[in-house]
Amino acid sequence: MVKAAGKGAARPSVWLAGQARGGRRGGGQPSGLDRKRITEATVRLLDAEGLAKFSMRRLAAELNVTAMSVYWYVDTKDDLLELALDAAFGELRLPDADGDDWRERLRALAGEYRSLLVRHPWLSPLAGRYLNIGPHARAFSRTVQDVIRRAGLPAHGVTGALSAVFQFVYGYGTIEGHYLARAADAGMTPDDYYRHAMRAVTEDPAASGAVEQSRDIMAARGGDTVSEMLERDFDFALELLIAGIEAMAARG
Amino acid sequence: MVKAAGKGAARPSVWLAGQARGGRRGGGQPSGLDRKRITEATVRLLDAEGLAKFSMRRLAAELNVTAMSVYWYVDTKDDLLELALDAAFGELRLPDADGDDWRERLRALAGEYRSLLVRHPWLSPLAGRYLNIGPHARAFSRTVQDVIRRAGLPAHGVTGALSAVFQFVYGYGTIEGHYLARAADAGMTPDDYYRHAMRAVTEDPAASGAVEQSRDIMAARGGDTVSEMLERDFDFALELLIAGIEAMAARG
DNA sequence: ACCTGAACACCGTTCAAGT
DNA sequence: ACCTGAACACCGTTCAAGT
Repeated sequence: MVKAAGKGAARPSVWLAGQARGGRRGGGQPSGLDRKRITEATVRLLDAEGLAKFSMRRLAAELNVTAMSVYWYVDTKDDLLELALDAAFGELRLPDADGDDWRERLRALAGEYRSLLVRHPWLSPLAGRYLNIGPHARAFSRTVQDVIRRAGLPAHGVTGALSAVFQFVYGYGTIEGHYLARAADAGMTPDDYYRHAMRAVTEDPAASGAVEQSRDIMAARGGDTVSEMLERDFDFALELLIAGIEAMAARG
Repeated sequence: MVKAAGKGAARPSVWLAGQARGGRRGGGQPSGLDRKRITEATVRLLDAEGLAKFSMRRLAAELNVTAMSVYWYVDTKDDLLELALDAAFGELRLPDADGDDWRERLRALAGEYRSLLVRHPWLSPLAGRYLNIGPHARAFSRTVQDVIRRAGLPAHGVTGALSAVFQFVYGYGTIEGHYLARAADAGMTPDDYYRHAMRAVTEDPAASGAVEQSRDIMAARGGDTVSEMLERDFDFALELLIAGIEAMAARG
């Protein structure tokens, strides 16, 4: 027996499949189903209940259809999640190719990406899990590259600089979205949740060591609210990255 | 009815639980089970088969025990994964508090974290999903803070700079580990897999637009192997971040 | 104190059958 | 062409029962 990767060597992405089976009119069918409607319902459910609770059966119920109808339009759950992922990237407002200088456009792009990740906390695990080469994701990455290229970096540095900026934004948006979702789940404001978590950590003997460190952070941050801290840290880090790009461009 | 977060408002972390039930000798029991052995088997299985395939039943089989025995030592699957997460952070070799200058220690820490994420691709989703406040994770974050504090940044910039650096490393290590795992699953070298993926994207009409952009990147990167590219981009980005920290420190 | 077996309420997906 | 129902091979977890 030849050692194979699982059974059937799954196709790496929906976007590399043959012509889609779905995508017809929508209304001709008894149920009015099509890929667009299914994808929209998926995004809605993911926003409302999160990735962990999403299931094909749950989605079918939402669409007033039997569990297996969806499979006429979509091969697997993975394919459907890839479609939802790219649909979310479609929400990004991309700045014009020309106009402001690259710094201003980079701030705009980073801000858009961050707020997308916060708005859809399920997006971050999906962006990590799949290839993310749908049309909207590609438009985004093309724009990002255009912007970075204007910064005057040496050619061999462009992809590295791009990584530095957007891996940061990705990571930051991920934990921020996660944190806010947790707070909302617990029925608290972000500030109440912060105080609550701090108290839990402080009171637990196993967590000693986290305490002094957190106190320092709090002191440094002053009496800000959580969202002020999040804003300030993000802005500072982004300016740091821009300063780093400038420094590397100057080195040549 | 009061609106509650699910049923029972799940405890936010194993590390905030009361005294652990497990952790006894290990050998007194018929099966020789304890938390340590269970956690080690979990890490082994996650390395071998990935997060998606991991299950409590699969783990029990590995330990030659019935599915439910594990629940004597661990409350839920989530708790167990948190234990595995912190165990992995225990593999990090943290540099001494004093010695080299902060730049050298930052490079060492970033390199350690990156290789940890690559070695254990399951770690990245878990680090995003849980609070990650186990003893080893806390030791890591304490060390990171010590290092950043030596860079001469204004107090309000320390946490932002910390985010910039370690969100970058996290994101970079995540996609790198993911990529290498995919290649290995497909039974290819990283270079073969790269060529294969490029060909798939190039041939697919839907992917037009990704092509020219990728060609540019390739051209800029020269005839490197994938691992040379990964190395170069990581190093460039890290130097960019260090330069950015220096610039922000100079601004005061 | 520790471990088992049966059971509950779920999954994603296949397949033969309906209209 | 589109949709359904039953079935398969799984899950995490509860619970009563064993030793």
